Amino acid sequence: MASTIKDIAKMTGLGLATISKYLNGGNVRPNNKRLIEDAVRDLRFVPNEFARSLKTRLSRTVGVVIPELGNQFITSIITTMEDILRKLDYAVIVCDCRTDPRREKEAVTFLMHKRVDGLINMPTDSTGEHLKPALDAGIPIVLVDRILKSLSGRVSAVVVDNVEAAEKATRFLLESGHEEIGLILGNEGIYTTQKRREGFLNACAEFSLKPGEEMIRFSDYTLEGGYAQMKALLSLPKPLTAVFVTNYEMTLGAMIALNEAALKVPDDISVIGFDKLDLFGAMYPHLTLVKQPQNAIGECVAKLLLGLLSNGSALPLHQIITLPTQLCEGDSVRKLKRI
Amino acid sequence: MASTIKDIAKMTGLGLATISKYLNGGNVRPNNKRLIEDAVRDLRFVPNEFARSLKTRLSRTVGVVIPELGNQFITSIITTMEDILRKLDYAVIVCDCRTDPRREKEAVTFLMHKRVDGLINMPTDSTGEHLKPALDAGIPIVLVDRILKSLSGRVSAVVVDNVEAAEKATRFLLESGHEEIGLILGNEGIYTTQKRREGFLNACAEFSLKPGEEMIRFSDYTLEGGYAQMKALLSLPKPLTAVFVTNYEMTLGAMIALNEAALKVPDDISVIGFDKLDLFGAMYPHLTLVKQPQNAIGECVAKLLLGLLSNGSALPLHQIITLPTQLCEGDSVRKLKRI
DNA sequence: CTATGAAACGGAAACGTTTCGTTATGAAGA
DNA sequence: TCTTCATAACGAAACGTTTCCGTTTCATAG
Repeated sequence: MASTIKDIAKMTGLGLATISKYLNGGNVRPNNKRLIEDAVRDLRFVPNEFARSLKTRLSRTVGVVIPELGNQFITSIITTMEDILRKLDYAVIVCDCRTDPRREKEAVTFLMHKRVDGLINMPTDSTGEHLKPALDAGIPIVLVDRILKSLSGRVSAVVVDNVEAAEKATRFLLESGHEEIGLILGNEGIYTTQKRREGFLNACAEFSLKPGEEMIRFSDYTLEGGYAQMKALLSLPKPLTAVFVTNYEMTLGAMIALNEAALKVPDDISVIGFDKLDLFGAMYPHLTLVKQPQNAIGECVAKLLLGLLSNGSALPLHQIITLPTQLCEGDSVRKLKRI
Repeated sequence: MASTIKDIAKMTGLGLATISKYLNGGNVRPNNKRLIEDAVRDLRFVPNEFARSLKTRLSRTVGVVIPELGNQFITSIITTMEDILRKLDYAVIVCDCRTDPRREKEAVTFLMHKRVDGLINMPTDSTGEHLKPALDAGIPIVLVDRILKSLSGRVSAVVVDNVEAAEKATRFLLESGHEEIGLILGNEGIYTTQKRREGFLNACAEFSLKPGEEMIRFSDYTLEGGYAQMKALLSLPKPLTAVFVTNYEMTLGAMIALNEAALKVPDDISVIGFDKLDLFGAMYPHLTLVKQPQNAIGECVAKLLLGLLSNGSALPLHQIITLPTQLCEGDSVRKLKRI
């Protein structure tokens, strides 16, 4: 049977309160400090987190709800967060909701039952309904990558400047003389999808271009989706000269579709992809890419949540942090005209 | 303030024990059942897991220690496991140890402090030292993908038949007439690496071939590693006619290196890769692949652990489950001779 | 030496369950 | 109507912490 604080009390002759106090960083007389430390070592004492949580109402656990674990962007963020949180003794419970709002809601309920201290969510349900119960319960929430208008001011968030990212990429294509540009987006309702579409359209408008609806394809941020939409784009009557794909997995899928169609990049078609510079940057031809600061995002999310968790009962100061992206030039975009 | 079982007692006039019993699936009189259900609904009662855990000494939480979250094979297994476990109300705490034995040991300690009911581990430390404390504490352990000899009989495990997988792949190359075959393996000490090497050598021996040490490259199961080792193989004085790469990420890396070297598959060099049929299978040329049953592995691990968790204090019947792999033929292997 | 006050100490009451051992209930059989 | 007996209900004692708040300790000043 594991030893308890009572065993330490018995062994040292001290009171429970004193020992508890010391274990939580309080001051005790040097002599007692030594006594306690010895006893802890001899008895291999490990505090019972259950009892501690029961009293403090804190689990030192945070829940993470994501649409999909098998996604490079997401796992890289989780890895960074988990690292920071675990160092501060927070456990991370990951719930993959498979991009299904019903499952997402279930995940939030589940995590509330597990009494997580905080919640990190890359939301699937863009209404934000799923988070209401957590909000009502006063659980601090940090959104990642996507903002929910309906929760404005009540949650923190870390996103990238999607509009600007898409503008930069599209502008780069336009300035290179491309006018028939395909766009492969993620799921229609989702924040990043909308923002990236917006940026794309902004840039087009700057060049007095109004791309047809058939050039703008919604997909689902998966390899298969990118593959299918690239195929669809290739079967349009009017051939494209360029395509902009808006996440890593879809970029892979699109590249596969281009390979299958025996189209050469950039000779037959120009491509701008997304994320994972190490992979695409190494490919031949080096892809021109929009790069998101994945580590910074993870770090930011973790710090933000830790801030909310530690500020106790004070009014939570929710903030939205927008990080910049970078357009990394490769040689997958053909210059149709001198700039 | 959240309501407790006491509030329900007050509202229904029943005793604590009766309510607790009912909530845990016990029988109560139909009339009382109705009373309790009504009260639970009205008071929005949610059992306090802290108190429950304190009494039962069970957290309904399992820990998962892995070498690397950003790895397709691993995340696909975790997704499957998490799904099954969460349905049964088990939370999954994921710890990424970055293929670092020190961090791995820390992760096990951390999870023990969090008092997980069980442990799932894809071990980095091949001595198994890191799991000893958990073993001593009587925490059920299931290993994934890798077996630790030193823990034989004390833990369960789910692996694939790595020797056979490598034999099949290598034999396929040999039967196609290849004799200069490169092999790209993972980290040297690791179980799968050793087994896949063994299978490779077995097949070579069948054909009375003794590949030089320089043809067998150890790496680290990452894209960068596969890329670097493919480069190294290409710079050997004697050119290869084929290469066998033994995981997904390294296969990607190797393909990039081949692209960069402007080598055509299978004309200039034949390739057999690993995993992720959807991606490589769709690529042109379709890669010939060793496919591991990732879903089955995840399912098996979850079921095995659940079995250990539910058999209570009975002697744990540890088993090692070996699942078969499949060689999926594409057109990345050139026939140098008629079979 | 005593008075003083800050710092350390410790007893006891929570926190919200589960469970043990006992008692109450009520339907069936005598 | 009275036993009998299986079943359900119950009171109280845990589980191992933290914390409130009254008490003790002890260094320093007087």
